[in-house]
Amino acid sequence: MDIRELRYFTAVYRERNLTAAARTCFVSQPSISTAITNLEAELGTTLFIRHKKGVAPTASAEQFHTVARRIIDEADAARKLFRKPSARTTVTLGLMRTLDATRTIALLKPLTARSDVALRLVGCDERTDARIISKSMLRDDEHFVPLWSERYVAALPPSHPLTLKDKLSTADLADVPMIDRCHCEQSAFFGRAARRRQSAAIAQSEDWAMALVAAGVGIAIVPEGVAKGVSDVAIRPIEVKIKREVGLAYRASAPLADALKDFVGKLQRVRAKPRNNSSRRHD
Amino acid sequence: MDIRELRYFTAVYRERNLTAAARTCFVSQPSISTAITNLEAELGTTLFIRHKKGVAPTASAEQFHTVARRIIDEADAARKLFRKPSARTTVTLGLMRTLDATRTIALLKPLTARSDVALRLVGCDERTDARIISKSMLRDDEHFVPLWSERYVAALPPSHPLTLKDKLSTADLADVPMIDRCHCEQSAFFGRAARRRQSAAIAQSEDWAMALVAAGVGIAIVPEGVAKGVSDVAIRPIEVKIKREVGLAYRASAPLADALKDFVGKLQRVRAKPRNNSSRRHD
DNA sequence: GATATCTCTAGGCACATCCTATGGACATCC
DNA sequence: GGATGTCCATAGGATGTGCCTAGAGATATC
Repeated sequence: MDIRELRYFTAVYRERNLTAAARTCFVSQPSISTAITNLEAELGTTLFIRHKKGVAPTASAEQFHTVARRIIDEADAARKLFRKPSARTTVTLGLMRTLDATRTIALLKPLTARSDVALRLVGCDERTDARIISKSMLRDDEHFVPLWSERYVAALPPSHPLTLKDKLSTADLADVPMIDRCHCEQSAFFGRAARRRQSAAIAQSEDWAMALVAAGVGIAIVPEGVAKGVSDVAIRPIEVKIKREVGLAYRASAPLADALKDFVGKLQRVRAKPRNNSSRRHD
Repeated sequence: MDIRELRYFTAVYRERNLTAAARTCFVSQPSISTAITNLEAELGTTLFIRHKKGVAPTASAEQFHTVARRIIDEADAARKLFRKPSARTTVTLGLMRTLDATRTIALLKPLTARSDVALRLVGCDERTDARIISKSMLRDDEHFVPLWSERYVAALPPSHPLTLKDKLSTADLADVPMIDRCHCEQSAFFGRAARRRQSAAIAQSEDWAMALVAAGVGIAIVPEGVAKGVSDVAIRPIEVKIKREVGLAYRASAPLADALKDFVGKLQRVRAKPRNNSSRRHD
């Protein structure tokens, strides 16, 4: 057991998916696979149930996660013990409001770990060095590095009658109180349907929307990553396939800070699946 | 930075000596050397001042040690999280009373780490599977695996006039109140000289002896390892070179428990310096 | 002057890690 | 129903890192 394996473990725990975890760790999927296998052998317990659509943490994994998390944090802190906060470049990153906090913070690790960078996180409409946004929000002069894509799902109160259905159609949602998310980047899309009726509430943030759902006020259509970690909320797929592609956007014209350039390079190397011409390391 | 490097670091910190640390980690000295160098480069600070007779921890090392220690402990705890205490063999180890606790406990790590072993530590006169003793205490039917050898030194109150001397002769100690350690394995030796005069105190344990020294009651002659960690006690070499060889002793006749056999094997592989015929791994 | 101790460097070997490629098992889509 | 996409596991090959031996250099000790 070493810290590297613990990092891989927490990534898998967070993503519930070996392939996705591999991407956030900037390694290939088999590396994650063998690391988890080794860890399970060493601990003498099963950490994840593999099923066809990702993996599910066992009770052991839950238990192990808290201690793994602590060890990693302490190791990171130890590494920074003697680093002076000298000569830091400020990197301003715009985050769209509907991002999954845990996943995003994990993604930004390579930046926060650098002692020469002071990271500033702001809204995505402000003046930024780069933005993490949905592809639909991309401006003309921006490059886009895809990070992940995620579907929209319906979040409903666990006791709601519609939880009995495996999948929700637009017809199902016709006469049901809905919770609007005023900040949603897809609001133009949802707007059409929503305009036909009164919305039950207009949420100012994702947290707020989820709380309203949990309280039984209504149903919300939210990105999968947002609903995933929330308790007291049932999740059902919706029939209309709406997806968003989340990625890093940066202005093509302006020069990129060194730290950000490294970061983008890292992202591109791993995320861009080489289809015909492989762009590997050392290029 | 990985846990392995942290282990090496704590070993060096404890032993104040790369070579000795290498032995307690069961690796060669260059491995330790490069690990420390790497760690220093990564942290951006000097951890040890190298001088010709070992190394001295810097203030950074003091600081880093507490956090390194915690990370290692947590990692060890994590490893044992899911191990049941099932089917443990009890290994009874006799420790002579004058052992340096920190060093000895570190030495026994390979045994305490095993989930199939319950370690019992007792006095070295009781019925044991093996004993950690001075070579002078070896019985006829016992094998001896040397661990380290250490000199006896004089421990004196910091304000004592004799602290002005770099080295103490027997003459210096002739008319000085001495503290006897009744349990000392060398008592036969010291006895001769001590018998000529009244001793200022007879200490029941090393801790007690050191406390008496610190209190200014008198001077004690103790193994180097005992005096090293104690504050308020000055240490001076003595002119007569008395050494003790500490090692693991086990009865040649009785069969050895598996865990103990592994342990002895490990010790022998590393401690026994190959002089002409090297007995390396995989043998 | 011989010996012992302690650290560092050099060169070589072996294992660990990582990669790509591929296969099997399901879902999903047209 | 076949094509496609997703996801995990395995195999085989490249690479890198850790570890070892050997020996040099420096300094105490006998």
